[in-house]
Amino acid sequence: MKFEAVTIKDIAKALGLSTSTVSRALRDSYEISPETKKLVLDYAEKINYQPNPIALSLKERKSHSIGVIVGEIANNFFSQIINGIESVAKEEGYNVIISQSHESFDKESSNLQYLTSRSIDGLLVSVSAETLNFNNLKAIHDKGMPIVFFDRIVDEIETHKVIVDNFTGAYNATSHLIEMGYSNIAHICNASILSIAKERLAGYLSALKDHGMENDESLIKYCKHGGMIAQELEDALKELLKNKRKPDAIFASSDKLTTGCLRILKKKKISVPNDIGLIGFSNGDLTDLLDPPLSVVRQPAFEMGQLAIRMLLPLIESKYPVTSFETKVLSTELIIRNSTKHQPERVLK
Amino acid sequence: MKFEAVTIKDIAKALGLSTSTVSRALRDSYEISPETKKLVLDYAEKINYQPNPIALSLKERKSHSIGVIVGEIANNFFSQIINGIESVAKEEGYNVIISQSHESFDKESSNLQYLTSRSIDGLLVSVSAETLNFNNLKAIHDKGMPIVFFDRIVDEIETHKVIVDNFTGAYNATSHLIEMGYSNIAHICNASILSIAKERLAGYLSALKDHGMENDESLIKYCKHGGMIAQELEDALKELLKNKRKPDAIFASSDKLTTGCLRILKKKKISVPNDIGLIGFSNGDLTDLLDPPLSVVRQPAFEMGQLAIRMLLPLIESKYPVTSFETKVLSTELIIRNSTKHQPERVLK
DNA sequence: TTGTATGCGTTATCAG
DNA sequence: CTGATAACGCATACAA
Repeated sequence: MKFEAVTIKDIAKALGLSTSTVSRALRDSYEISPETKKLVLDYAEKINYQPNPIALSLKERKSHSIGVIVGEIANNFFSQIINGIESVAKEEGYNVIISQSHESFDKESSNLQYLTSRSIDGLLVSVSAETLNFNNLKAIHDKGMPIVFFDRIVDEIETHKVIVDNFTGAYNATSHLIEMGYSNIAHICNASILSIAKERLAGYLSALKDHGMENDESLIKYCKHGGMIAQELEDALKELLKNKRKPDAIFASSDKLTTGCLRILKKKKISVPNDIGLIGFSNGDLTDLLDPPLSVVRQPAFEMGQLAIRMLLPLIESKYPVTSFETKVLSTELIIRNSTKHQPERVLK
Repeated sequence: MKFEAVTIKDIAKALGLSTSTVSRALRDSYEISPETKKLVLDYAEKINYQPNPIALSLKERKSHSIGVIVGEIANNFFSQIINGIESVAKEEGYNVIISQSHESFDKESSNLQYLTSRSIDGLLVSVSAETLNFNNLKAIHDKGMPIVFFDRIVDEIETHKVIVDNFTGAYNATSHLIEMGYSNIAHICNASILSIAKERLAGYLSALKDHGMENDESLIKYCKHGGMIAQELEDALKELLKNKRKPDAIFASSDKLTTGCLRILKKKKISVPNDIGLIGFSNGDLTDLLDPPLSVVRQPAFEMGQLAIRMLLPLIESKYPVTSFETKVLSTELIIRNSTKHQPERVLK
């Protein structure tokens, strides 16, 4: 007893009509008499007729599903993005297929391959930290696949993009540390190829400059795996603390890097001054429960997801090639939970 | 310039063959001569032919996708489950469609409706905390849809199930609190209709009994929205603290409830003794960073996801109705990060 | 107003 | 060994 769906044919047979009449009645076509319409509609309702979306897809050459590539769903930033995407997708009758790169270029490529072979109508992408080149994405885009980038965008591909104001977010975060009295502020960031890494670095540098502090290259560390590999981050921190100019605060440039630093500091994996400052980009749901209170830069992830899909749908549905693209920039929010330096009793031990 | 896929027809035309020959060559049929095969394969490779999965689905009456219903992906327990599911799905050529109930019965029902209308081949379900009845699920199951339940199972529906040993997990958690010296241990749990709530309650009660402590109904509070509504949990805690027998420790029975309690205690939303104990079921990724250290019961979520889909696939692929079902039980892990009572300096303030 | 025929991309059946 | 044809479920151009 397999799951057997009822088809238009079944209805037609039962009612002594042709399939086309039934089809038209169901689509409320003007050419069908009210009586026939009612007859069909009632019967369809009664036997719980559901159109077969696969047949529809084949006919319309549209799958009504869109692919999403993110780093990891087990990351609040991305899960909130996905929630935003889904909220719109559902309204518009689209189906969302999520795939995770786990910050690996290989996985990203194979997911890309998988998604396109699953005949999706469009793609929402946040590239992985490890992504070396954008040839795959470019090839797919050139073939006519609508793509919208969010968060980690690709400059080389001309399409819609949604980002947050990374520059200002980083600027504010760094300024906050400076205003708290820290003077040797290290910056731990993602792979330098990533758009977000570049922009946040620029914000950090600009804040230093505006506060009359000099930039020290040795205080900047890149994690090209985006903190997915714990050792990488640990090494970066170790190096920082061995540096001749020793940092008294850290600005971490992503969710993963922020919590990674926290974990390493907390577990005393490396010896670190008691009163080191830490601020980071993070959408984690438990950051408000940490001791010492962790100040964070939050991104409007849900809105970003909504915006991304709202920009994608017109690309999918437009009959003509779209030639004009825009980049939406959302504001971040600096959540300050720690505004005084040197509170020994609340400090990371 | 829309995304135009190349079809078998294109290959056939280009090579002067029939579509059936091409199809057979691509499937490496024995009836095709090696030369033709090579010709076709090479050309297909060259123009990057990808079979259209939608056409295949229509033909095979199989979508190669499975639906998953969880509470929220922004919950580490569920995102780890999903990772487990996806790891197997990908290997087996299945596509995963995730939908979130957000612990609402209505959303769960509409998702169920949506998923089945998207012609999925099978369903993995963890029912929402708010679920009142299982009529929808039952109806779908009765129509022949393969379903495997995980975590929050439905006893009334006869199929495969995967759970953790909730009884032992709760028993160990409660015992840990008792051994730390707490004597008035409250239990905050999910809607009493949920399988996990019942089993964890039983473990809690059994631990009390085995340690010669008497059960006090007034120390048990149910949150029927599973902690999704903050007020509900706050009210439960307030009531507990007004209770004549005042709790000195809390055993929270889910991820959401554990972090919910933490948040309320930490934010001093209600006045609470300094040295109140807390332990809970949780797979949160930041629990190891909290102060005071939070002991938790961890569930093997990834394995649970893998197991669930591994049990589902045979149901989907079997040609005959399956009549014998089993329930797999996985062990939880008690992670103790707090083994002494009364540490004023590390206590929730 | 309703019915018939065709095609979406693929494979299976049957002929050749 | 290869080709023509039908079918999966649906929508639609065309015929009646």
